[in-house]
Amino acid sequence: MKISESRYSKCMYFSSNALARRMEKLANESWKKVDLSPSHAYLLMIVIEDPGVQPGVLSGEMQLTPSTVTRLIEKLEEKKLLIRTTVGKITNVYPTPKAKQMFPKLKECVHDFFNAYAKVLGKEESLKLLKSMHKLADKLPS
Amino acid sequence: MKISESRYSKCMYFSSNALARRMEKLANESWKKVDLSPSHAYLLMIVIEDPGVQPGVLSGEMQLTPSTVTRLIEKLEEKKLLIRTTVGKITNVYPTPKAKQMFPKLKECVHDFFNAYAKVLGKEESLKLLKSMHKLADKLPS
DNA sequence: AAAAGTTATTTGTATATACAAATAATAATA
DNA sequence: TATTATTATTTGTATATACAAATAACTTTT
Repeated sequence: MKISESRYSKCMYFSSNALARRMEKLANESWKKVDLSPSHAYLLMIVIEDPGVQPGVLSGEMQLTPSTVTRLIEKLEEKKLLIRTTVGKITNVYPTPKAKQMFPKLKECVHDFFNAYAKVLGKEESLKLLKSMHKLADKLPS
Repeated sequence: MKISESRYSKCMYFSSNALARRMEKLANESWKKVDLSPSHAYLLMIVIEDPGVQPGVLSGEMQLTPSTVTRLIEKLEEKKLLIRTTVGKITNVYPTPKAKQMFPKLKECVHDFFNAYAKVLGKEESLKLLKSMHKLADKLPS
């Protein structure tokens, strides 16, 4: 069934969640290559680009709560893709060599994913949609 | 931090999920009155409007998997808001009197929520956004 | 310098959701 | 009619996420 045909299509809660779920699914496909969920992959990329970044910063950048970030980090640590060092109340997160090696592949996934949805909606239209989503989201309490 | 300022704001996965989470939070507020999550409330409203509706239909209408629908129904059954009858492989879901009584309140919540985000974005703009979200989502595999 | 407040992070627990497999019933085919 | 395929639903398990409380460290005020 099409989302636009559901009786709740006019509800922003319903539509934004349905869209997000479909996007997530598409993204999962694109990131299968590296055996990571999109969230894990994004966090990892930030850490590779900004070695030593703190969980709090990751939380802001990824728009996820601190506790969720901790959980993501834990999993990536298990996979030997990053490490944490803690001094006082400050934690710094660093990529392992294994993670750094993965970087090109990670970027490939970003690209694959972008192509996947640009093919469906077109670049122009995609950007316009992104813009209006931000316009709304930025006004909502986080 | 604003979503539009995150380094991944140009990613549709990231932005649609971030928007959905904020919307969900706003919606949770609006549905607190009836002590239900938006999904539970929507499912309940469909059942009140279409007594006897089958889980499979609910699944299509709500864009959720059958298993998720089963879980939502279970919870609403616990709350004595609906009941299931099963004949053969067909299950029918019916509202209890308690649920029917709640209907006006449920609709109030829908209204509250609509106002909450229309106030932020404006009616016109909201509808436009909804339309483009559907345009994209309807083209994605469900 | 002690007390009170603030900040950064983690932990315990709960949620909504999905996937894959299991069940069971019905329909189609040989 | 017996077998096979399809359909509807549930169950077991796993996921990403959040909230609230706990820790622990640092900062400000008194």
